[in-house]
Amino acid sequence: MITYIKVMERQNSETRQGQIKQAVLDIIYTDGLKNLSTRNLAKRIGMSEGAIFRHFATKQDIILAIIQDVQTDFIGQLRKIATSSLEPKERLQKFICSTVQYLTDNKGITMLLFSEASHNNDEQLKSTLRQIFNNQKSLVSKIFLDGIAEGTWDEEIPVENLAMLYMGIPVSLNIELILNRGESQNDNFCKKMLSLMLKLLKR
Amino acid sequence: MITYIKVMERQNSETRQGQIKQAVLDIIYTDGLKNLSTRNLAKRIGMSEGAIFRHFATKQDIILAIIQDVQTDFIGQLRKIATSSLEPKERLQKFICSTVQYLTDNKGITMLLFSEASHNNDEQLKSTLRQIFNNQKSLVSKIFLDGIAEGTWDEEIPVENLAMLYMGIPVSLNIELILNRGESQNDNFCKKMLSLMLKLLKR
DNA sequence: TAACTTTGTAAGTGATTACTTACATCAAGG
DNA sequence: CCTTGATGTAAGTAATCACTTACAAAGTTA
Repeated sequence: MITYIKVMERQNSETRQGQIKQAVLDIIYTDGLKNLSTRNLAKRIGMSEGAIFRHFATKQDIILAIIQDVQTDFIGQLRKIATSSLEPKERLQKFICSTVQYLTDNKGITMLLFSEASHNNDEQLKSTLRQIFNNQKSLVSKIFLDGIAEGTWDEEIPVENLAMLYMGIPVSLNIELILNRGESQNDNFCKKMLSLMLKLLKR
Repeated sequence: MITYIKVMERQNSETRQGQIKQAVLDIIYTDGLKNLSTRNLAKRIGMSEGAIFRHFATKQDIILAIIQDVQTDFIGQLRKIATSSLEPKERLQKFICSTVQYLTDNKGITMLLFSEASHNNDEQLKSTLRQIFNNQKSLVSKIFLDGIAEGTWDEEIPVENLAMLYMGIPVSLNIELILNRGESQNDNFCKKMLSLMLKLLKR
């Protein structure tokens, strides 16, 4: 009988970086941020602690890389929706629903974002977080303004305030997800929020 | 010439507990959660690290005591407003404005709440956080329902969803406060949010 | 005043942290 | 085949963590 012993195979740095980032999110969601140590990280991937530092200079750099991924992937996706040629109402629906989808799919990320915001005084990190927050706000504002310019929505509505209120949707969804371990929230959630938004926008 | 050397005077445990809790919030706001160590805590108060453990069994117990203060003080205040005999519209205004006030006055607390929620798997802590969140939701729902029963507000509005949307207000205010170091937000903020809420509630 | 409890300190404790070092092994190119 | 650079490991490192211990001194009560 031949026994194959699985040994850690060599991978290029890009692949490893992806694995490490994914493991960070997994740990945060399953065990909480407190258990996000480089030791646990290495154990989760099945490599040595030293290997991690081959692919990232510091632990903080891993966090930064993840947050920059959010900036490109998530915000990029929202930008596409907001600047598409669809009707404003349809854009708004896609915008809200894909936000809700992203946040429920990537529960670890959102905990990471808000916790890092309060933990760190790292300015680079804070400024990226500010960008993510403000980009969402200005993209949703663009949709509101397009609908108002078109004449379908109320031009009296204070867009800035509405965008602020909108931002509460993803954020409080997060809180619920954290506190209720993701059990709540069916896929109707975004449609419910959409209908409230539409009532606010009605002339 | 006589020189008086100021030495740490003995205080009763209750006084010290108050000082310790206040110092925790100060540290969180000025230096971030990362620097909330028992060493820094002792230094900030001007006592020894050992003395802290005379008044609280563990560091976690300090956090718990603070969160329980929020439950009694903040939620207690909101409960008084929600169950008062004022008009629903007036209650809603007081409710939103005193929430905004509390959160801006106690910036350290809110960072603590949300960070602990994602950090810890401590069930006692999580359950208290859930209570704080759900109490706010059900108290604001009560105001909505009273206004609907009275006939002033739209009975078609889905109260549960509206309460969820409402919860976004304090939560996203927090994010702004964290990211912008409390520079934004004048005292009109709650009135702006109130007027959006009122449009949603209009028949 | 004597006995006892409470509040304080200084100097530890072992555990854990992010990160480093010395060295092995693998893949690729000349 | 041999060199070279990238990727891996085991076993460290000093620093920091929450918390303890042994003891002193102050306050209280008898």
